[in-house]
Amino acid sequence: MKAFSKNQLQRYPVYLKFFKTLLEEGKTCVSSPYIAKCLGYSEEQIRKDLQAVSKEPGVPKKGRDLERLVETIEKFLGYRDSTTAVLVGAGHLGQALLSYPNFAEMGLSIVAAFDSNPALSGRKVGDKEVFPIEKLPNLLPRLNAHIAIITVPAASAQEVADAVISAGARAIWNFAPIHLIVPEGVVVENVNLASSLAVLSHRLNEMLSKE
Amino acid sequence: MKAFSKNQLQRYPVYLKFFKTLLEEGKTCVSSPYIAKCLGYSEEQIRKDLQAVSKEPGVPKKGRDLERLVETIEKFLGYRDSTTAVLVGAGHLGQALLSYPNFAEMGLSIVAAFDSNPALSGRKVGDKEVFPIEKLPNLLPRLNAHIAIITVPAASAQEVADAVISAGARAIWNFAPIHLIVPEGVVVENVNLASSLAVLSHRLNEMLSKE
DNA sequence: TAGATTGTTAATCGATTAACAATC
DNA sequence: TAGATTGTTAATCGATTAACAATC
Repeated sequence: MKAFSKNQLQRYPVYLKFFKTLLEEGKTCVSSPYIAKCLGYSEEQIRKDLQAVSKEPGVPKKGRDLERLVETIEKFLGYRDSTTAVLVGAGHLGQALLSYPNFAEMGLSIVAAFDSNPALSGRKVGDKEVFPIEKLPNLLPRLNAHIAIITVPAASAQEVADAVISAGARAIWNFAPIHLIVPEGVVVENVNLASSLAVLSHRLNEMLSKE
Repeated sequence: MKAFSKNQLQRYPVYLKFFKTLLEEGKTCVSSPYIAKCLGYSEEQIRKDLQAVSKEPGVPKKGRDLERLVETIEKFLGYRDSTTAVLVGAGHLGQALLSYPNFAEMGLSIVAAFDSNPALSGRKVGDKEVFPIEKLPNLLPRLNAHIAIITVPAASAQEVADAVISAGARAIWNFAPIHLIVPEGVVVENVNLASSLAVLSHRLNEMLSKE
């Protein structure tokens, strides 16, 4: 199987959500021109994306079976086996993620949170207990969590990354706005609101200046 | 000025944060090989990125002046003039964004929130008042907000988008996991956690399967 | 059959990388 | 001067788009 580019991987959850909505509306099949119209991607790209994950060919004049597509993409994305994660930094954003109901259906199960603020220790957020950060080295391996979600301020993010890695984490979902340095064998995915906002406001200014 | 690609735009806030940290450490200059080592980008790319926003050339053997770089990038990103935004959907994520202290230094000022849940109306979150959604058509134009931040569930996101657009919003920062259909003259930037997680878990599985 | 949609193969496009001369 | 770093120009790479024959 060839490698999937980042952009391509990011499209699959969008497809999945869309297909589920169509299923709820009672549809059974979907064609790439229709998907293209609704999602703003090109037909050809959609065909390539779906071909890359599905063995069965589509049917000319009809398209593809929605139920099978949903199943295929969910399997591909790993939604059908649960992965365990811990979260470090139970501030506003951390608490929001702890309370986010949709992770479960994505196969992501956050089992514990850690924070350096003693006032938070012992509290429960979204059903998950918040532990003092000191317990991380001991607890993380026992929870068998491969993924660490980092929602601490930028200044302490690298330190937290080092800690979770030496405790055994293999993947970091980093919400702090800095570049983390990690050894080989650890993957990092950044969610950087400042970057996202930069794109939005540049596009907005571009547009407004053209008027 | 040539167009900036999305990837390129996303790098500037990363540079900026990094340069500010260096300034705090007392450094005055920075070279592209050093940036490359710390941020994981290539030297050539960094030079191109910095050249694209800065008129002054770098100095061989030294690099570029940090203070000037910070000023240049902040101006380029619009951090030095404030833009007004409203937020729709004051759930967990919405409240986290309302309480996020860093938007101010990015020139983004969220002036009001809206929610359909009457229990939230009148409450203040992060100093911002939450209004009933019905007041949006009336209030949004008076606040002169160009940007709408959408943090409602997927099922109502399109409806909210239509509402903010007809009330005058020109840019949507969309945190709902669906593709919004908008007329020309409106820009949308999506923050899709499911997409980000898809990249992370695919890379993780790839790595684990190679061991 | 005709027409819509499929999958494949080739062309285009744009971003990143490499090579190298210029300069403090 | 020597060496590090710069900016520019050309080469590479990969993703997206276009073209088109195959098929239900």
